[in-house]
Parts: sequence; structure tokens; C-alpha cells
Amino acid sequence: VRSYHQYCGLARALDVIGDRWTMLIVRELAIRECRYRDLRDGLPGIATNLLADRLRQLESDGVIEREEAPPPVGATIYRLSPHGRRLVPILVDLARWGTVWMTQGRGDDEFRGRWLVLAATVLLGQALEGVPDVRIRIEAGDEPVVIEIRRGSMASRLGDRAPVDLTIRATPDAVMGLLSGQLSPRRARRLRVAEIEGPAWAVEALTALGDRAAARFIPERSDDVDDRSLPQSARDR
Amino acid sequence: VRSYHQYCGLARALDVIGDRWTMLIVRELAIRECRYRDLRDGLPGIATNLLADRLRQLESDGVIEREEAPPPVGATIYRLSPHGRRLVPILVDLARWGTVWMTQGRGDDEFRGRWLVLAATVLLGQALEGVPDVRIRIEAGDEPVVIEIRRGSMASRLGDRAPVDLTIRATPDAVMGLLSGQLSPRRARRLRVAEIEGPAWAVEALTALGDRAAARFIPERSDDVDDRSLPQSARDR
DNA sequence: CAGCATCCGCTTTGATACTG
DNA sequence: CAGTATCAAAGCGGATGCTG
Repeated sequence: VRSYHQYCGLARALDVIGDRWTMLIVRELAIRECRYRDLRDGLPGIATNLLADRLRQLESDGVIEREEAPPPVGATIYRLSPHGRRLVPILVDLARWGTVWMTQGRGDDEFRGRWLVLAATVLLGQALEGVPDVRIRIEAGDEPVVIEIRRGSMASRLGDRAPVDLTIRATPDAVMGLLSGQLSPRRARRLRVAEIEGPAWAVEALTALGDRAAARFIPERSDDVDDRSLPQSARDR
Repeated sequence: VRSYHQYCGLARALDVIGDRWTMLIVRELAIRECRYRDLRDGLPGIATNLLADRLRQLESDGVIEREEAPPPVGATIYRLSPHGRRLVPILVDLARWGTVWMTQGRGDDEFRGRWLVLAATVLLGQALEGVPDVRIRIEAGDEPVVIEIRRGSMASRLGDRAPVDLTIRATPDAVMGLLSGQLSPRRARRLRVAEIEGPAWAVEALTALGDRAAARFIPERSDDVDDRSLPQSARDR
């Protein structure tokens, strides 16, 4: 809530979304629109007054919008504004940057199934040419998530009842291993950290997905060129 | 310093760089490597113990590296690690997102000339085909900055003595106006918020730069398609 | 209940003084 | 110069209370 008082775009952005919990609120609303209690559930540990404060602040900054449903339902729905949606790809990139710290496993960290919608975007967000069309349901944690590959492009969403080709029931870190290519379906089955149900071709598609993700994650380019200046660093995405 | 304890890439990233001041420290080191005093100067208002804490934390997380120069010089140099450099394009995107809040002008916010290195990357980071090669020195605030256009690609750096085609001496918000295309050189001169010295072709190049930036900033795409799902949002960069 | 607001103990931050 | 030490103020987390 305290401004940096700097004439700098980054500082101004952080004045808006730099406070504790604020970006995670945006994450929740990036995954789906939420009622107050959905937000509370997706942000374990947040104080209720803080959540209310942050929502007010985000609304007044035009990042989120609030819709009051009429009395019979009586629910307040929060969702990202158009401007807030422009933030989503940045949060995905940040999440990708932070994923290196997820390899140590889950520990006793909180987990929600819906976060896999974000994780799938992080790991499978691009470069899937050649992977056959496939639909995968992932059941880890509270909510199932569906990943759909269609003509080389991936979409992930909260699970619905639509039929899928493959169903994965696994621990959160096993799911991360599978999607990031660090853990093969065969090995996951052998270690009994995942139940994978579906035809062989779909299991192969899952393997292919993991391989693509691994190819993007492992080979941290050798930075032997001098790219200490800003524009060059900014270019090498 | 307090972890969110969530098994989520974004939360893990914020555990590392989500604390107050931390991203701005990364910003300073993205612009150039720094000694302690450079960081203090670039982060007006930071408490010295906080800066020391953050630097320790960033080093232990592998985001920055510290080099101790031998006694005669006796300076400690901080710079981004390879992993820290992967964060820079994300900070640039965040700064771009936050730039909409810079249009209200500078107010009594702090300003450092070197921040224009970041601002130039934000505004002119791409799509400059057709702009003639030109070198521009900007003098606003304490340190001059040089922008160089070369074959459709922009590089910005702290000012050196290399000759330039155009020199701009202006207030910080006038510089932002010029680079973002909201303020034409002609109008800036008329309002006496900028001195622009150089040949007519270079002034036209500056105008062209502003036009490119404006073309990317103004036309906030009409979001009439339903892109509330995560992957679609993530795609529309 | 959902959606906050209030209170309280604790932690983090900001400002300043101090040290090798 | 490059930090460390100290302390008041602000922010946060947790519990609880209020209101439609």
C-alpha cells in the first residue's frame, strides 16, 4: 500500500501489484472468476481483512472488476478487467521463472488442483507441433484439471465432465514431474506415484509432452556472449 | 522473507523476489552492475539494513553474484547471475504494464536518468523496422543515457562520450512523452519542456520512434472475444 | 452463510545512529 | 564506504464479531 514514489514503470507496476498476496489474487482470477470464498480457499493463510483491502485496491486501480449478483443468489463475483488480463502472460512468465524452485518437491506446501491450470501453461505453453491431439484429465488435490492439445496448441482449464483420452491420478509433484518431462509415465507407474489410465497412444502423447517441456527447461543456454546490457538481456527470451 | 508455502511456480518466484524493494534491486542490476552505494542511490528511501538483507537473500537464492575487489580498490561489485538475467525480460514486461500509470506525470516522484535505459527498452523494445539508424543522447536527471537504433533494433545504455546524432535535454516526463509518441518534438520545443539539438533527419527519426511506440501502446485491442481462460490470455501477447 | 470490519500480538519496514 | 545496530511505526496474521 506504500508507494515507492519513483518515476519508473516497474515501480509504478509494483505500487499496484507489489504488495504481499496481490499477485496471487490475480493468479486466482486468471485461473477462473471467483467469489470471495473461492479466493480465500485459493490463498491459504491470507487474513480476511487483507483480502478485502487488496480487492478494493485492485478494483480502484482497474485491475479487477466486481459484479454483484442480484439477491436470490447474492454472490459477489470478482474477475480480471481487460487491463488485468494483460498481466496474465507476465505472471505465467514469472511462474516459469519460479518453477526451477519446484523441483525440490512439495514438502508441506499447500496445493490446489486448479494451480495446475497455471503450471500446464507454464510447461506446455508453446512449441507442441507434432504432438497428437489428446485430452488429459489430471486429478491431484481437490479439483480435476483438463489439458487439451489440439493442433499443436495447448489449453488447460478446470475439469469438466467432457470425456478424455487419458486420466492421471497422482501426487502434485508426480504431476509436475510428468508434465515437465522429469518423470516418465513408465517410471511414475513403477514408483506407484501415479495411476495413468488410457490407451497406449495417449500415454505416448503424454511422454511427448514431457519431452517438449524438458527440452525447453533443461538446456539453460550457455551465456558466453556478453549480454549484461539491458536490451540484449531483454531480447534473449 | 516470509514464504507463501504454496506448491506453485508463481508463489515460489514471489518467495524469492516478492518482498518489498527486491525487484527494484534487480532492476538496478539489470541496468548496470553496482556497488553498494550505487544501489542506495538508485533506491531512494530504502533502509540500509534492508538493502543488505535483500542482497544476502538474492545471493543465497542465486539471483545475484557478489565480487569482492582486492583491497586497494576494496569495492564489492554486485551483478545479476545468469539465472537473475532470465528475470530481466519479465521485469521489462512488468514495467511496460506499469507504464500506463506514468502518464499522469512525474509529480514529486524520485527520478534517476538511468531508469530511462529501462523505459527505452519498454517503449522501443521491438518493431522498429524502417526507422533509420540513429544515436540519441538523453539528458534528464543525473545521468545521460544513449539510445542507439541500428538496423531496426534498439539498444539503450548509460551515456558515454561517443558522438550522437541528436541530444535531448528535457524533463523526465517530457522524455517519456517523446519516446512514447504522446509528445511530438515540435510541440515539446514549443512548450519549452525539451531542448532538442541535431539535424532535421534525426529529429524525424525521433518522431518515427515515438510513432512506433504509440502504435503499440494506444490501440488496446478490443477484447470482444472471450479470452477469460488462461491459455488464451497467455497467448495474446 | 458470504462478505467484510475490528481488535490484538507479532513481524517487517523505515529512519537514524554507529562501526571497522 | 559498506555495511550493522537500534527502535518506533507500519503492515501482517489470526481470531473474532458484525450485518445483510
